[in-house]
Amino acid sequence: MDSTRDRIVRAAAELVDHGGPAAVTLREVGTRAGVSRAAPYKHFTGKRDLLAAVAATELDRLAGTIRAAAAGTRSRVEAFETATLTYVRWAQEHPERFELVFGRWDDEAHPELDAAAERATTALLGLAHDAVAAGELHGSPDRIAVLVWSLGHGAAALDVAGHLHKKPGGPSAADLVRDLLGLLREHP
Amino acid sequence: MDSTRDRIVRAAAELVDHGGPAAVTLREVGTRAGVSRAAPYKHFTGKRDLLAAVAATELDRLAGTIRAAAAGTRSRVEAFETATLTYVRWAQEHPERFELVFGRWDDEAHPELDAAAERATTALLGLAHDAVAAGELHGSPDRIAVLVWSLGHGAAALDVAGHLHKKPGGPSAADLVRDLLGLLREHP
DNA sequence: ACCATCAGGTTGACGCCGTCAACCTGATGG
DNA sequence: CCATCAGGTTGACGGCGTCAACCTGATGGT
Repeated sequence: MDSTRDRIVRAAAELVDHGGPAAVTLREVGTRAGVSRAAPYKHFTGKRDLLAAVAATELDRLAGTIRAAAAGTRSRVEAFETATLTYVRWAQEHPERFELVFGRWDDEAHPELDAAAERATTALLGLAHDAVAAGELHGSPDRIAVLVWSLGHGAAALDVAGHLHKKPGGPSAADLVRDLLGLLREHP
Repeated sequence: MDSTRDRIVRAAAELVDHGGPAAVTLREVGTRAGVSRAAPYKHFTGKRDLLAAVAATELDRLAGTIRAAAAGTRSRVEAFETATLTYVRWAQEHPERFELVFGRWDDEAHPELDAAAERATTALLGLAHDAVAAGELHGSPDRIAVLVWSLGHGAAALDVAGHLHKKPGGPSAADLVRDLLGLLREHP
C-alpha cells in the first residue's frame, strides 16, 4: 500500500534529510505528498506527532541495519563491535536523522517512538549479553552495553558537531569505539 | 556595566532555560530586556547569532566551573575525573543549555562560539595531559581526553533523553564515567 | 434501496514569528 | 554649529502551525 499517511511520513523524512527537523514544514510536506497543508492533521495530532512517527520509522530501520551488520561476523564480541560501529556510521552519515531521533521529546509521550527505542536498545543489549555469555567479555552485560553505547553516541555527536577534528590526526569516533572495546577485552 | 546588549543576552538565556532554544522569541527577548522586538538586530545579525552569543557565554561559564571543581582535588587523575563529572552534571541539570551549546550550528561560522569551545576543550585536554604526565594514566593524553569526554557527553545525552533509565537499577551517567576511568587506571 | 455516519480531504482565517525598511533621536567630534 | 552615527522605535511582509468549517465518497444497518 502507498497510503496517504505513508506518503506524508516519507515527505517529512525527505525534508528532515535536508536541513534537519527545523526544515520540516507542514505546507511543504503536504505539497510533496500531493495533499493540502492541513491533511497531516487527519493522521497526526500535530507536527511533533508526525516527526515522532518519522523518528520511530527511522529507528526501526536503523535497528534492522544493525542486526544485519552484526549477523555477518565471526565472534560475538565482533558482532557487538560491528553493531556499535554501524550505529556510529549511521549518525555520521545522517546527522539530521540523528538529531531528530535523539533530540528533545519531553513535551508529551510518543508511544510509537518509545517502543521503537526500546526495540533498538534491546537489540544492542542482546549482543552485549551474547558476548559475555560466550566468555569474550566479562562483567555485567547491561553495564557493558550502556557503556559502549554511550561512548559511541557521544563520539558520534561530538564528531558531527565538529568538536572531534579541530586538530588533524585526532581519533575518529570509530577509533574511540575500538579503543574502549580493546580495554574491555583485556579486562578480567 | 549593564549594557542593553548584556540584558538582551541574559533575557535570551532565561528563555533558553525554560523550553530550550525553540522557546526563544525575539519579541519576548525584547520585552524582558526592556527594549523593542527589533532592538537585538542592532547588536546581532539575527536570532542564530544571538543564540550563539548565549551559547558562548554559557560555555565559558561551564569551563570556569570545571576548572574550579578540578582545583580542589588530591590527585591529577581525580581532577580529570571531577572535571568530567562536573561536565556531566551540568548537562543533566541544564539540558536546555546542553541542547543549545551542542546542537547544530553548521549554517554559518560563529567565531565567538568556536573560540569558547576551543577554550573549554583545551581545559579538559590539559587535565588529561597532567594525569598522564604524573604517571597516573598511560597512553596518549589527547586520546584519553577525547575518549572520556565522548563517554561523558554520550552518557549525559542519553540520560537527559531518558534512554538510560528505562529499567530501574541501571547505571547512571556518572557511574559510566567512573567505570571508564577505572578501566583506564588499571591499564598498563 | 435508502440514508446516517464518518474517514479523509479541502479552503479560509487567526495569531505568532523572524526580518527588513523607514524613521527618530541624542551624543559626538571636527 | 551641524554632520554623522550608534542605537532605539514602529509598520509591514511573508511564512508558519493550527483550528474551524465545509465537502465528499464509501460504508453498513434497517
